[in-house]
Amino acid sequence: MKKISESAVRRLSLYLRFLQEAEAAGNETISSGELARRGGTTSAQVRKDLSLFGSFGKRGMGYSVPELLREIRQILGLTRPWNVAVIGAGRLGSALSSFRDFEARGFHISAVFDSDPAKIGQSWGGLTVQPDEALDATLRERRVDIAIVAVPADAAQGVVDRAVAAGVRSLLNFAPVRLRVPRGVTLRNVDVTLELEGLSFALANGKG
Amino acid sequence: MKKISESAVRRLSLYLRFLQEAEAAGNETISSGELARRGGTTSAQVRKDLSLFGSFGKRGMGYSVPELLREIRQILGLTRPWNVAVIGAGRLGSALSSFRDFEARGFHISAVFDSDPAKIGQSWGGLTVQPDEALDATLRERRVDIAIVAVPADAAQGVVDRAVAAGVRSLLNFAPVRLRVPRGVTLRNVDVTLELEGLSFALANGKG
DNA sequence: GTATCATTGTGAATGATTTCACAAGCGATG
DNA sequence: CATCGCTTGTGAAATCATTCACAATGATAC
Repeated sequence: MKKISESAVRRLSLYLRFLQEAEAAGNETISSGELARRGGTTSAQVRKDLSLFGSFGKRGMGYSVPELLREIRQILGLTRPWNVAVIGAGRLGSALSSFRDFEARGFHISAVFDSDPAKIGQSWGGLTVQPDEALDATLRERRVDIAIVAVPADAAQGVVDRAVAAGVRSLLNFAPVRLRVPRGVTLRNVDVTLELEGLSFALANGKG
Repeated sequence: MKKISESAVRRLSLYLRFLQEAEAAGNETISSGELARRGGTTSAQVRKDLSLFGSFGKRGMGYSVPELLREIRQILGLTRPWNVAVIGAGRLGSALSSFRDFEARGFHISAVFDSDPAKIGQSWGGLTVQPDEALDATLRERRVDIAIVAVPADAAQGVVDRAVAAGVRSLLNFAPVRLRVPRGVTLRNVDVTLELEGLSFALANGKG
């Protein structure tokens, strides 16, 4: 299969959201133009993105909402739930653990960890904060697919190494550091400082 | 001036971080190769990025750490502090408001808002949660440059419109919706669900 | 059943970004 | 002061992503 760019995957994820909205609104079909309008892109872009995976539309009619929903869920691997662990139960970790939305989208939070004795044993909506020492065994036992890293920057590489050793192949890092992962492991970063600096650049350069 | 791509700005922000590390380690100079190694890119990329703004290096020697720090801070508009408001004092908003790191990087949090009467008046590290009704006046009075949107998806467009009307020209949105802003206003999105779906895609397609 | 309209799917063209490759510059060495 | 080793800055080339443009096709109207 062709190489799929990260931005194309991001857009598919957006289209999925628009399709869910269209479904909720009771629409039977949707055109590439409408998806483009909502996503701030062009209809040609939408069609190219979808054509990377197949021909899902009907000429003259657009795309069947339920059918395209099914296809995109399939493409994105959202046909089954994934097990997610949150590592770090500080304010950010706690905020992420309590997002009810993740569950609805197929990301099941199956464990939360922290190294602070004061936090261990606390229970948040059915989840008990586990000690750092339980990390390796629990990640394995619960077959955690995705680890969310919400620990301080200087602890991040350590927990990532342990998570990878415990079989985790996808990580979402919130610590403001560049982490190293071996080939075969996917790492994405959410770096709020970086985003703020991007906004600063725009402000300082009158870009808009 | 040439058009600067968003990815180039992201990388500059990263280089800034590496330079701060190098400074803390007492290094006088740093080469494009070293910056590239830390950033997971190539030395040519680093030099191209910097060359968009000038010639800061010495051939044979690399870049002076303090000088390049100064230049990049200048480019990114980090020579003066920006006023930031956090809109939404739920778990995420509270986590963001309490990040001590922002202050150190020149992003001064000057106000926090919420519409929940139970939260209004609560004080977090010197900041008092203000009612929704105070939003417009306070954003203006405190000359807020950047608004961080941490409200539920269905409230997001509303607060964005009000913030823009109150003179805010840069926004960082955490709500999982596509927001509209007028020309001249910069919007960046942090969408955790989108990132998780990207990881799901990688897992499902064995991309690693 | 033919004409009409809307919309897809996709090669070709364009535009943007990254990588290559190398001349030129700087400091250190003898 | 000539040479050497290292590293920058930058056109040219290569790669990657987006947009254009249009033939092909399904639905609908008459």
